[in-house]
Amino acid sequence: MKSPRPASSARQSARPAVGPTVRPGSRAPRAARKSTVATVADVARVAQVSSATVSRALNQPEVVRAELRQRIEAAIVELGYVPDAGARALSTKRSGTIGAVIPTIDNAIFAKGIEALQKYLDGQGYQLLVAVTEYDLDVESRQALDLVARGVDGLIFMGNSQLPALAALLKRRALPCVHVGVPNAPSGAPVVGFDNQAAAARATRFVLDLGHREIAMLAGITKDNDRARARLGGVRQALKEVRLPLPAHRVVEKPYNLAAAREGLRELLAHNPPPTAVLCGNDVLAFGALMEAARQKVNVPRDLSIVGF
Amino acid sequence: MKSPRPASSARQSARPAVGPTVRPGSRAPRAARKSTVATVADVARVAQVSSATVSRALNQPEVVRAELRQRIEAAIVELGYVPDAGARALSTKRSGTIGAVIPTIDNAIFAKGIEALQKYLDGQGYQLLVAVTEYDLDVESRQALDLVARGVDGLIFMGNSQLPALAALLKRRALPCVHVGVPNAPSGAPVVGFDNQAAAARATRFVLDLGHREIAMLAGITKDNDRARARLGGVRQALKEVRLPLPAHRVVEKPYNLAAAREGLRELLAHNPPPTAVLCGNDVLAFGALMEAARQKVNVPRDLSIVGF
DNA sequence: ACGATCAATGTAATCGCTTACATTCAAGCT
DNA sequence: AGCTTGAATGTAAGCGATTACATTGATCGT
Repeated sequence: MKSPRPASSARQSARPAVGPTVRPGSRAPRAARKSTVATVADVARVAQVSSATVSRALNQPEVVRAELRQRIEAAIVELGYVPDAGARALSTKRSGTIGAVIPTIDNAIFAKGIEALQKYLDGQGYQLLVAVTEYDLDVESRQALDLVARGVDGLIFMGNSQLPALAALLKRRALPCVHVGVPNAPSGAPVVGFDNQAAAARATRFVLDLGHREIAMLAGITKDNDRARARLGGVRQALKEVRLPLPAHRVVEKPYNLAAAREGLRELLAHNPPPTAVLCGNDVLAFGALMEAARQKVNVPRDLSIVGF
Repeated sequence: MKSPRPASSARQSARPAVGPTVRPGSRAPRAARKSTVATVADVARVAQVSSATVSRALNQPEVVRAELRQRIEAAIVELGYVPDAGARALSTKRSGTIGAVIPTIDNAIFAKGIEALQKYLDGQGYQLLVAVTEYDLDVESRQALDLVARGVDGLIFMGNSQLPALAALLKRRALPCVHVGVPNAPSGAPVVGFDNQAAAARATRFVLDLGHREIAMLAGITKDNDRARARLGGVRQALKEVRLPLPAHRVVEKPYNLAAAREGLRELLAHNPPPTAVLCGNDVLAFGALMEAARQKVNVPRDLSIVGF
């Protein structure tokens, strides 16, 4: 090929689409692997009806005579027929599937949430497909794409910081999305959540009202996590309102696991003066902090207040 | 239709399959919904190549000239093309998907296991589909069927007490299965696990060796759960070996959650004489038991030994 | 120079299922 | 009796992607 664009249809018209060409020798059917898996056609044959009727018996039983329905039912059992979801989706443009993209499954909050969601969707005749991102936006994009490829009819995200490319794709395909844990979503998508920043600010003011002045934050990793970011922002905001500083050594970001949380508290306590109150980015961090405090014989709440989220 | 079986092909031959029938008027293409989602054909058109080349560029890039590959790549980006996994599976008979059927996701053991598994499979180019059964064999069958319908290339089960119908289907389709947490599987399928009964028996002997005689078991719900059953069996076996009885009031079955576990321990302690050692069906039960013991000011391990699994 | 060989593309059949239309047949009307 | 109408089935055209074969040039060997 010389030029990249040799007249729009040059390639196509190289040979007339339909022409006097000799018809190539008869094709042998593709690998006649008499697969052991039954299809609609098999069921139809056994039940002595057409494939259309089988399909109808499956999807709109009312329109098929009872007698046929029984024959079909019997054939299905006999053959161990299982409809191919992919083919069905291909044909109907609906997969009966919803995808959920979450940071991790190893956190009671998410685990319980997913289980509840799955149970609900099950009742609605939908199947839930779960993808885990491990708090990485790139992974999130990949996983979401995978779900789209799989034909999900809708998507559920934690937060709303999807990469632009992904967001564009979702919009293009007009895929229904729900964003969880945030107060608002891009392009007005539905949301289940609350204002993380406002909530964090409120918790901070509460601590301030208790008289604390040496306040620290044990936050989640804010990169790639808009919720964690918003919570840290909330703390900053509340402190700013009362003109209190939040020096760098009073902020530690740690992943959401107990070991990291304990390490985080150690770091916060290492500086003088030590904080009298620590706001934690989530419950795991708070629990880890409690453990570390206990280990260090720091009396909570006498010497130190710990706030979860 | 009069008779259910009017000569094998009566219906079929009512009209000759191919005949002099008038060709029905030309068909209008099905609802010309100029859908906004791009297909291989669209990409092919934009890139000025055939659909086959697009497919090849995606699956065996080496065989496509670099120039075309770039044109195709560009077209893909321009159109926001996402290959349809269902169609691909239909065509190739492979879905690149593995299904895991587990009792619950809300248990650190399973959550961590699933996450690790997913990460591993991801590396192998497979996607993991998770289904939750809530320790119910019927649900397990349904979910597994769903996964099969979705075309999974393999299945992972907890335990090996699948319902006969399901087992038959799996065998029929020759679907690769792995059973986890059990020492052996039906039809010699691969297994990742150990002998629950032997392990439980061993733990029991250990407790016996410590001198305990008043032994109780806080088991999981054995119905529909072969692992729980095996563990209880192991305890029974070990006690039997030393001719110790395991009266009904020394066995309590509870679901795997803290509240139930605490209730279980309360029940066990309610009878006289109270057990001096309690074997628990899993860690959740053991932890719950510890909590309840603490609450009741029962000193562990002085007054009561608690063994997890 | 000419057929053989090879690499790169194109053509079109197929996968299993749904569904728009066509076809049949019996019941209902006038 | 002749038509209309409608319920129950059948026929066959897609859905989107893969891939066996065919086709086309170009490169090689003798």
